[in-house]
Order: sequence, then C-alpha cells, then structure tokens
Amino acid sequence: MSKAKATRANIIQQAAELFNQKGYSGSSMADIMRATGLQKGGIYNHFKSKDELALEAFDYAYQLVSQRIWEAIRTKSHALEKLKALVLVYLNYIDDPPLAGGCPVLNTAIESDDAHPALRDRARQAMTSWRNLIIRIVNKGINKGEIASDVEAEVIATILISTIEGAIMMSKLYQDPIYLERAVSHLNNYIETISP
Amino acid sequence: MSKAKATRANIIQQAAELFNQKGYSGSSMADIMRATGLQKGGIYNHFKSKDELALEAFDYAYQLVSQRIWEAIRTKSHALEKLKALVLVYLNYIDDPPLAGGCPVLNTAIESDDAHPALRDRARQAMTSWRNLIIRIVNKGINKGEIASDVEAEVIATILISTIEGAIMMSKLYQDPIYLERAVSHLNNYIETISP
Amino acid sequence: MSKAKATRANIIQQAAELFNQKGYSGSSMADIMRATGLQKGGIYNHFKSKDELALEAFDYAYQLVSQRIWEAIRTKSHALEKLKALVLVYLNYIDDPPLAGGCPVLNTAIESDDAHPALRDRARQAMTSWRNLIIRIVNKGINKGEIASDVEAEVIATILISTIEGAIMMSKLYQDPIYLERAVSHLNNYIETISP
Amino acid sequence: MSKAKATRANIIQQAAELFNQKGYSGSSMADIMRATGLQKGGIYNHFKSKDELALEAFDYAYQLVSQRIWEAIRTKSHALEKLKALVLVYLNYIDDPPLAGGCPVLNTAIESDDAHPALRDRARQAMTSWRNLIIRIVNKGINKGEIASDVEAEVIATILISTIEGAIMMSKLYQDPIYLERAVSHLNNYIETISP
DNA sequence: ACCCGCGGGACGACCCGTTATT
DNA sequence: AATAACGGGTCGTCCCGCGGGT
Repeated sequence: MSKAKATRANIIQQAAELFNQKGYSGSSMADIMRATGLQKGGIYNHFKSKDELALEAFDYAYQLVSQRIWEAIRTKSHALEKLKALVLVYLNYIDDPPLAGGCPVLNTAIESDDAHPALRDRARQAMTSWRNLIIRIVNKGINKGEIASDVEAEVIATILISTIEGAIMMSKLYQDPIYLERAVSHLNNYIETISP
Repeated sequence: MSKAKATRANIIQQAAELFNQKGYSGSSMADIMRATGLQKGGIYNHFKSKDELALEAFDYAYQLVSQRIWEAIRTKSHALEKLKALVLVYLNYIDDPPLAGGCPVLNTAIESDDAHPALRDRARQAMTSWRNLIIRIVNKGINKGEIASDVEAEVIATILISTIEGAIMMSKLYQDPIYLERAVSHLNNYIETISP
Repeated sequence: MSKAKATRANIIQQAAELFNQKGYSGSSMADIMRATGLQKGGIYNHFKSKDELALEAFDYAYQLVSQRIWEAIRTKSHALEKLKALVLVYLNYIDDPPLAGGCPVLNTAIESDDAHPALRDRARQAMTSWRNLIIRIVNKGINKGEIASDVEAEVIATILISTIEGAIMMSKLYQDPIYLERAVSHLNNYIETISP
Repeated sequence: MSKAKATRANIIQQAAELFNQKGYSGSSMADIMRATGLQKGGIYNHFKSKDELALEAFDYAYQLVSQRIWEAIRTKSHALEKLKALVLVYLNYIDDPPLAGGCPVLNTAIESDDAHPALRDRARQAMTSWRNLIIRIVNKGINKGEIASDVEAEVIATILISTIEGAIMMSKLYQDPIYLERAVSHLNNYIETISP
C-alpha cells in the first residue's frame, strides 16, 4: 500500500472513531488533526471537505460492524442459529467494540435524520443492507423449513434491529452492559418462537 | 403568567425543538435567536449559558413526553392495560409528535454519552424515571395478581424501552411509521405473555 | 450619532481606503481589523460579509469623490466653467486626495470587470452617474447657447472621463503629477473648442 | 522548441490571461493549475514562486500588446500615420484582444501601484517603453517636418496613452466598444491638429 | 435601573503558496 | 518530477461579557 493510501486510511480510521464518539458536528477538523498528527493541509489533500470525510468515515465504520456480523454468521448453517449469532455479536459491543462510541448506524441516524441529508442517506443504505441480510436469512430459513412459513421477514428484521439498537443506547447511557444482555436474552427467546 | 416568565418559557420551547432536531452542538445561539425572535441579550438575560438552556430545554422536552404517557396510563387500572397504553403512546410519535425531532431521551442520550456529561446525567435521570414508572406498574401488577409472579420488572422495562426507542430511530431514519407499528404490535404480544 | 453608527461609519471609511489602495482581493479582513482596531466579531456585527462591506465602502468612496465635484461645480454658472472646474478637481487628486489610492471608480472598475459582478455593477452605477452629470451640463450649455449645438454630450463625457482616468493611472504609476497636469491642460483646451 | 520550453511557455500564456482577468491576488496557483492542466510540481519546476511567474507573465502580456503596435506602425512612414495606426490598434481591443481581460499595462498598474513594488516596476518599464515609442515617433516627425516644431512629444504621449487607457476601462466596464470608438475618433482629430 | 446589542476573541472549515520527500 | 505534507492564511461563526442608551 502506498504511503498516500495508508495516510488516507488512517485519517478515515481516526475520524470514524471521533465522529462515532462526539458526533459529526461535535468533532472539529482540529480534533482530527490532533488524532491523526497531520496538519490541515495534510488532511485536505486527501478529502476536499469535512463532509466528504464524514461520509467515507461512516462507510468505514459500518463496514467494521458489518464484517463482525458476517464472520459470526457464515459458520452457522441453520437460519435460527444465524439469527442468534447475529444478535450475539452485539454482546461484545461493550467489552470489545469494533469502534469506540457505540453503533455508528444508530449514532449517525440520530444525528443526521433532521440535519444532514447526505449522511442520513448513508445511514439509510447501511440500515437497509442490514435489514436485507436478516430478511434473506429468514426467507431462506422458511424455504428450508427451519422457520415457520407464516413469519414475516420484515417484521423479524425490525424487531431484532430496533431492540438491539435501543439496548445499545441504554447500555451506553448507563455504562452498564446489563440492558444489552437482557435484550439479547429476550431476542434469543423470540427467535425460538418463530421455529416451525 | 408574567411577561418575563412567558418569554423564558418560549425560549425553552423553541430551543427544545431545535436541540431535538439538530442536536446540541448542531444548534447555535444564533439559531435560537432566529427561532425566538429575540436578541442575544434577551436570551442571556434568562439563561447564563447555552449549557444551562440546553439542560432546561431537555427537562422541558422530557416532561412533554412524560405527560403524554401519564395521561394515557391513568385512565387504565389493570397493569397490562397500563403497559399497552404506554406503548401505544409512541404510535403517535411520527404523526403527532409532542416535539419535532423524535424522542428527546434517545437523541440526547446518543449525543451526550461520550461528549457532554451534564446533559448525559439529565438523560440518565429521564431514562431512570421512565424505567421506574414501568417497574412500579409491573410490580404492582404482580402484587395484584395481574402479572405472573416470576416476571422481572427490570427486564420488562428494558425490553419495552429499547424496542420502542430503536423503532423510533428506524421510523425517523426512513420517514416511515411502519417500523414503529411493527414494534408496537410486537410489544403488545409480548405484554400478553407475562399474564399469569 | 449613536456609537454603533459611528463604529460602522469608521469601518467603512478605513475599509474604503484599504480597498482603494490594495484592491478588494488584496485586502484581508485582518487588514481591516488592524485598521479599525476592532476584532472580527466587532466588524461582522455591522456587515454580514466582506462583500457587503466592499459594496458599502465603494459607495462611500464614490460619494467622497462625487462631493468634491459638486462643490467645485455649483459655484459656476457657465457650462464651460463647470466643465473646467470638474476637470480641475482631479488636479488636487495627487496632493490632496479625498481618498488614498487614486480614483475608486477606476480602481474598482479594473478589478471587478472580469471577476466580481456585484462590485462591477456598483462601479457602473457610479460611472453612469458621473457621465450623466457631464451630459446634463453639456446639454444645458447647448440650450443656453454656451456650447455649440452640434456637440454630442456623450462624446464630451467619454473624452473627459477617459482622459482623466488614464492620466490618474499614469501619475499614480510614476508617482508624478505631471501626467495629470498635462491631461488637465489638454482638456481645458479641448473644452474651449466646443464653444459655439 | 523543447517540450520543457513549450510547457513553460504554456504556463506563462495561461497565467497571463488569468492575471489579466482576475488580477494577481485574485488568481491562485490552483487556478493556474486548472488552466494549464499541470500539477503543483509541474509549475514550481519552472518558476520558483508565484511572484516570479507573475513578472514573466506580465512581460509576456506586454510583449503581446507591443507586437501588435509594432506591426501596425512599421508599414507607415509618415509620423502622423504612425500615430493614427497606433491609436487604431486599440479599436480591436474589445472584439479581438491579444489577451482577454483588457490592457495588461493598465490592469497591472492599477493593482500594483500601492501594493506590489516588483510588479509596479515592470508596469513602469512597459509604460516607459510605450511612451518612448510615441516620443521617438513625434520627434522624428518634427525633424522631418511632418509635425509642428513646437509640439512637445511627452505631451502627445501622455494624451494618447491616458485617453486610450481610460476608454479601455470604460468599454470594459460597460462591455460596450462605443467608448473606445469615441476616444479613437477624438484622438485622430487631435493628431491632425499637431500637423505643422 | 435595566437590558439591548456592541464588541471580543477563540474557533469554525477551508485554501494559500511553498517545501520536503520519494 | 510528481505529490504528500506543511502551516499560516482566508473568510466567517461561535458563545459570551460588559458598557452605553432608554
């Protein structure tokens, strides 16, 4: 990897963490300079604006989370096992987060929905990709007879995601993993109920 | 109400909406001036800093949400009815919100958790008060034999709150009430399962 | 005059001189801060942008020049005397300029014509007002029989203005009033030739 | 011409046009990069600073104008014809300019006189060379009996140059050749008056 | 005596011309 | 010979205190 690419990647990495912790408008370019050790010019050589950097940083952050999910899922073959594994990923979210600051999709969705259309679109894309993953798992499970045929995949996706994200928020707010643990436990039970 | 009080109340109201939509660091005092039609001096007359205003604005916002819940609950006497009523309140959250911008507890928790201790403490207080409300309802329900005795009130509170908040986030992100509707429907079923 | 008005007027005055000497893009807001003794906030309280300030500064500068011309003209009654007086005004332009840096109309026209439409429009307005003054003097002179009836007022205006402005440029470039003196002398002869 | 020379020449050409239109401080190195299609290194390879480039660009621009004048003059033998040809050159200045943006001597003189000594010196040199050309024509004309012997060459140079430059400014400001046409017509008459 | 708003100055994002590196 | 990095520069916004006008 060329030096330029490495520098660029490092900027994205540091920025992703900053944005995820302090938000987009709560993080300044000076913060990013400090975190990367670069000067203004060094950063603006790679990104033409804070916005462009924010977009790329979000993509990177989502890809980090997404990767964990894929790794957890691919070893399972049964649909219910896949769903449980997916939920379980978030239990590590407090002890061993892929990115400090909680879930980037949640954080970005909340900050951008009324204020930053470009960022909101990225958050939507990420959320859609996440929903589609669950939907595909459920539908495949139905086809293979692993999940009851009257289950609506969209509903499963909504319940899993909303419960997890809400619980992440609570656990972060209180700095206590108990809320996430309860949510995961509840969702495991819920997943059992859609067995055929 | 005196004129000074009215002005002060108006500032809080406008600021609460702004903060709830664009976040604390995304809203400037100039934005608030514009929204209230007042001058700098006119605002700093009532609040000694943006922080102080933000704190009061959050309290006001939470009280607005809280009020809706209380009104929905007090007409019900059965514990399960109270819980269902509580959940139902959030169905109106997209069409007829008490405050534009979604749930202030969620928004404030997300923005403040890594960045603004004072605001985070308020969000914690609000969240705790909300949790306690649910916990009291559940425990009273258990005592009255309306809820199974092995149910843990804390768990119910966590599941209800996290699912609702996560679904609000999704519905706001997509500008589509369907996610919240699914979550409410799911929670209604869930509430039935804790019947004795 | 209120303090605010006085401050505002002072900013315009200092800015007008700076812009007239170093040009619009050659003068920075920091230069204006230095010249006025104010800080950024103090300036931006009165003008919402450098552009707005530039526009007002130009208007002020033109009014300064314009005033001198009017004062010189109004004591004369004969058309040819008025024209000579007008030309004579510019002889003082080097020794006792109303504004350091030469003629603001010339300077602004040159800098803005290909680069700054808003400023160019102001320069056009000023130039038009100056042309119209000469045209009115000439036409009145024709009516009163002081000027030959076949003289075209527009032509007189063009010759007087272009010769004066070009000579100002030369005298400023060489820091030598001789060029302006020659031009004024030439124009005085020229004015005699349009006598009936 | 070697490739390096060609590149260098191209940079000067593009820069000359930019500087002539937007001024020295109104044009950035980035603008020049865009206009030339080169990278920073490609430019700093040939010129050690923006200033150095500006100086050379001005020389190039003046040479472009100067060339037109020489071409127009050399075919004439009579002094008055030479002067008329010289004046006539400027009639093409709006429709078919040797360089977009008006007269570089005028533009540079105005921008540099109070702000950029090095550039001002170049403008002075150019102006002096132009004046000397006219002076030589006039003096030769006097010697050959084509021009009245009491005519002062310096005065002729001043009147011709200042009127032309002022008229160029007016025509550029209004985007209308009429002002230049009037000035040229006036100067042709003026030139007739110095016949012996 | 009050209180609007002027003024402060640190900071916002971003661009500048230039140098060092590779 | 191209470009990554520099760092002081750009204009403009930030939140806020203090003093002058009503």
